[in-house]
Amino acid sequence: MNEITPRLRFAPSPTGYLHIGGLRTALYNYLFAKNKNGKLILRIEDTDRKRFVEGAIENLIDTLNWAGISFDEGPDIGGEFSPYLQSERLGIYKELAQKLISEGKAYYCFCTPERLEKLKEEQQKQKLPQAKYDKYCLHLSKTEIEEKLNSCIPHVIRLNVKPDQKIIFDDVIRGTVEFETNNIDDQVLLKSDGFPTYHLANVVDDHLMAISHVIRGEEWLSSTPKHIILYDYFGWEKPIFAHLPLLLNPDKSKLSKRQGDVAVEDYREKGYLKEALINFVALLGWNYGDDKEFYEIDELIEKFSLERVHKSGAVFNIEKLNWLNFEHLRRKPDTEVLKMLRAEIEKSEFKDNKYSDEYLLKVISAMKERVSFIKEYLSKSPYFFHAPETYEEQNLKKRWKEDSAELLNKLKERFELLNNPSKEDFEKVLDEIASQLGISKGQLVHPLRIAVSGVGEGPGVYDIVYILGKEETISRINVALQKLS
RNA sequence: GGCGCGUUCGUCUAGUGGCUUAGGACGCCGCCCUCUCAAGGCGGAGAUCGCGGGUUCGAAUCCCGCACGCGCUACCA
Repeated sequence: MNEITPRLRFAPSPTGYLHIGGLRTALYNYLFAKNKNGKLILRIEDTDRKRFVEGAIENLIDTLNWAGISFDEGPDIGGEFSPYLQSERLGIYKELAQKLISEGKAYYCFCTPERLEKLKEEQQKQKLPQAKYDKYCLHLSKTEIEEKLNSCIPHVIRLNVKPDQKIIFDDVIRGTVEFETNNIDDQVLLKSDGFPTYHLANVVDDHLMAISHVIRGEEWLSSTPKHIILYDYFGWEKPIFAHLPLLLNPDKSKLSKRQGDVAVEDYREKGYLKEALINFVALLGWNYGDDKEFYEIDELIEKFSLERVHKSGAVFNIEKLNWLNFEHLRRKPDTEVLKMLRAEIEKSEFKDNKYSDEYLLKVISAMKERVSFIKEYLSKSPYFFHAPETYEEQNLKKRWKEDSAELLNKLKERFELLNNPSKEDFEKVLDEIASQLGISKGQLVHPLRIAVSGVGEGPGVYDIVYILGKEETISRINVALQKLS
């Protein structure tokens, strides 16, 4: 059918935020579509009015945009198969459900929730292998149905599943999967509020929107036979199915809230790069077959294939994500890091301070290999943004000796003679003093580091001092001398 | 309970009958580099490939059974 241009879709329901598992599903659809020169459609499955969340759709689209997953059709961009909001397609579902009824492939059901509840209880008590609707309303007479319909008794439309048949279908990832219709319930297709259930709406829209490949989470595998039945009842060609392995919590259950962050926006807020998140999530369930782990989106598109998607679930391991964030961040050009750093400063206590681009660029080159997140420029090297107010206790104990103040004072005096010093100039001065006094460089370096940064770790001291500049360095030494003598 | 899917180092994974003393990565540990911390280099610990049977000269790789895990079992998606 659509072998020339595959049509893919990502069809989330607007429950408030984009789940990290949803991001991966969207990504795989995107990668597949791009790889095959196909189209990607965004469809919103807002058929559950009870779960409707204000602003969820906007949020979903915003997050997808942030992640760089772009669509060819969707509620915000329109397209040939509009509308892309299921809540705006109610008439279509109703009409098709009625068509099924007229052909005996579906039927009205007037059973109350109470009767359904009771039925379930009884079936459980009898230890029946599976709890299913008993098709009670299938056997209502025409006049009974008319009567109930006319007196506006709440009703649903159910799928009429024929017993004793086998439903067999191929899944790109799992191979041939087989179900027996005896294990399939007469699923509700149209709810009493006139909204369709997922099963009806999904099948109808996938067909009407000419979707060629359905790539979705494994949680849908069990209900795929219902969808197959629907395709067959309608006489429609079936799409190709691919059920993705689940993303798991550390305890191997389906990735969920409670056990950590599952919303993409949480990671975004924490400062994760979209490149890192995409890279990470792509590798959770897919691998090209080699040892490569660092990917940019273009290469992912080029190499992705469904055939190499795994069958088993993958635990979401934050350590590796952090590493990938570091790897992606360090590869960014300094000018881009500068922009991000400026944005971070704006949000921080240093927002009123003025730093030149030249200065910040020096900070970036000094700290680049030491930070995994932009905000760490501020948290790991605050001394580049303001003078230290306190000095790390532990470090002081270890590195601040009896003679430190005196040595530091000597160093300061020599620094004062310097004119527009380079990093090497600072180093030379320190070298000279050390050899003149016959002491190790460490005896000067460590106190200097403490005085100037307040902490015991960071870039080379000469780098710090050079970046800070002569005036600031001397002023910090003075303060330290005062406080520590 | 029923049905379905899955099972290689802690985690992500390579592996599709011999090239495997099961490879890589993250994390962990050690050494080197070094003014510190990183980065980098080198090395280490870590998987009897869920278990038990087969098939085969030979199995992580093929077949069967079992166990365990997960998913589904809603007028939720």
